[in-house]
Order: sequence, then structure tokens, then C-alpha cells
Amino acid sequence: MTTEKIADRIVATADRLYYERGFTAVGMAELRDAAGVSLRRLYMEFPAKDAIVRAVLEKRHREWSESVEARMAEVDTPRDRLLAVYDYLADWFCDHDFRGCGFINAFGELGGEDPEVRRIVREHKESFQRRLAEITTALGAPPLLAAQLALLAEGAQTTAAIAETAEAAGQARAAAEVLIDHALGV
Amino acid sequence: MTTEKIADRIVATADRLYYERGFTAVGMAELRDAAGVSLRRLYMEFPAKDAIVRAVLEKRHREWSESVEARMAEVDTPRDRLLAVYDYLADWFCDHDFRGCGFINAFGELGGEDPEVRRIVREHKESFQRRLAEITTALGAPPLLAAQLALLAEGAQTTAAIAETAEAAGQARAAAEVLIDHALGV
DNA sequence: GAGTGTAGAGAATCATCGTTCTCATTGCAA
DNA sequence: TTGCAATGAGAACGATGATTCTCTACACTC
Repeated sequence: MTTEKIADRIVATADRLYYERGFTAVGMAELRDAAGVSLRRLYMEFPAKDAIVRAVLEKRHREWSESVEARMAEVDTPRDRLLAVYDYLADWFCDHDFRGCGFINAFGELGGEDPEVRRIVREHKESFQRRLAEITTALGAPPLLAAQLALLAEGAQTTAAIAETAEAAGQARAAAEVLIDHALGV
Repeated sequence: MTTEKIADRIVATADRLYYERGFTAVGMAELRDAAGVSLRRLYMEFPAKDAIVRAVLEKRHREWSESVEARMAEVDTPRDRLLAVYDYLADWFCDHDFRGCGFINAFGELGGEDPEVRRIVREHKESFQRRLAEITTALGAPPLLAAQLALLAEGAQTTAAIAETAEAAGQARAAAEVLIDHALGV
């Protein structure tokens, strides 16, 4: 296996473990076992645990963006593209191992001590909001709408995780429809 | 100082430290120093760190409920009571040391391993939503509205923490107005 | 086939954490 | 004053974590 493949497997394994149980709760020895590599190899691929955490967050950012983009690409109008976000959330919330937004979790757990984590999480959320703003602009709605739709998505993620139900996605979608229509003066 | 006062001071100190930096990042020795008690006294008041974490979350729940309730009591109509939530958030977000919702942070950091933390966080959020539902009912609006207003509040808290701006409160308030009016058929 | 470098397995190291223990001190009761 | 219980200060303990080191085995070069 090439060295990138190994790094990828480490990151994928770390992502799963960190997301399930938290960053601090999962040690390097457990990651080594789960990824099926030696400790030495772990430290050959990444200089320290921090670097793995960052790589995990960056991978998660790419995957989130791709998944949302794929959902949006399935529909034809800007309005439906905005609503596609909540349909994606509805599916995600049904995942057996859904445990909230990994970035919010990272922010809560590590953000107090690690400015780099804060930066990555902030950029992730900014990028999502920018994408929504592109679409609201295409709709002819103000950027305020994009910010509000983002609030609904954030709230739905934490609420679904904590309540352990998927219903927040549908509630957010319904609210989004009202806000969109109102912003368009319907 | 009486033993309850000491326990209170320990909990208040722990709350501040845990909220600022995270639960795992703050050890018992640091808490001992900051609270100005002996390690022995710490363990006389609480059997283990878990118990302090739980006491912190329970105190935070009482304070949140009281603060929101106080804001609601300042206004006269159910509609204004709902909107008072976002005014409270707007003030809170301006706090120099605001770092998001302590319950969401606890859920992200400890929820993966500690079912008791999950339970406390879930009950906190349920209680908030129940309170909103009482008011939407008084307004003659369906429970769906309460859930949607809660999503906005949750989203605003995480967004304000991550973006390090207070503007999410105003955005959520404006969205809430639209949703309330729509629910009432205005 | 001998020699060299690379990597795996896991022991060793060093720090830190939660928790308990020791012991000297203090406040108080008889 | 003497004896006793309670407490503070902090050392000790056992576990665990991140990181590094050792040593062995194997693959590849000449």
C-alpha cells in the first residue's frame, strides 16, 4: 500500500473513532489497532495527534461539501437547492451512528485550547454560509436569508443529535420554506 | 464557610474553567487551586470528577432557565416573550467569554462516552422546548413553531460561538418573527 | 550471498490525570 | 492541659496518554 493510502486509512479510521467517542477519548494506541498500522508508521505519516485531528477535520469538510453539492445538483431551481440541504440532513440524521456535527463537537471539545481547531471550524461554517449566499443571491433574496437558513441547519444538527430523533430536519425544512417565501415577498 | 457554600464555590469555579477550556482540559489540581480548597476537601464534597461535571450542568440549567424566564417576565405578550429569548441571546453573545452553549459543548466532548451527560443535556433542551411550546400554545400556534424557534436559538448559539460575532442573535430574532407571523396566519 | 537500510512490534519514557494516603496542625471537649 | 477528631498541604499511587527507542526481521542492492 502506498503511503498516501495508508495516511488515508489512518484518517478515515481516526474520523470514525473520534466522531463516535470524542477526540480525547481515543488514544493513539487504539487508533493504531483500529487502523491496523504500527505506532511507528502512525508517526511517520503524521508528526503528532494534532495533525491527525486537523487532517480529519479537513477530510470531513471536503466530504460535507461534496455531499451537499451532490444533493443540490439533483434539483433544478435555486429554491430547491436551498431545501436540498435539509433533505440531506434528514438522511444523515437517520444514520445509526449520527452524533451531531463533527465540527461543533470539535469546537466544544478542543476549541477552548486549540486556536487551529477554531480556525478550521470557523472556515468550514463560513464556507457553508457562502455557498448558501450564492444561491439566495441567485434567487434575488438578501444575504440575511442565507444566514438564517444556516442557523436552521446548525440548530437541526445539534437538536437531532441531542434528542436522538431525525424530526429536526423536517422542522427546519418547513421553516426554511417560510423564510424563503417571505424573503421573496410571496 | 459552610459546606454548601464550599460546594457552591467549587461548582461555580468548575463551571467557569470547564466552560472556558473544556472538561478534559481542566484537571482536579487546577480546580483545587482556582477554588482555593484542598484536594481532600474537593473529594469530601464530591465523590469524583463526574459528579462535579453533573453538578455544573445542573447549575447551568437552573441559571439558563432563570435568565430566560426573567427576560420573558419583562414583556407583556406571548409573542414578545418568544422574542425575548433572542434578546437574551444577543446580550449573552456579547459576553467577553462567551463560548457557545455549555450543554452542546458537554455533549460533544463527553456525550460519546457518558450516557448521564447525554441525559442531562437532552433534558435541558427538552425543558427549553417545552417552555417555548407553552407560549406558542398560548399564542394559538402549533407546537411545530416552538420546535422551529428552538432550532433558531440552538443554531444562533453555535454560530455566534464559532463565528465570534453576536449577529446571529438578530438574524434568529428576525427569522423568528417571520415564523411566528406565518404560524398565526398574518 | 553479504551487507544495508527500512519498518514492524512493542517496550520504554515521560508527563499528566484522577484518586488516595500520610502526616503535621488545628480547633475543641473533657 | 491532654486527647481526639477533623482538616489542609501535598506526596504517593496506579492508570493512561503521547511520543520515542530498541531490536528484530525482512527486502533489496551489489
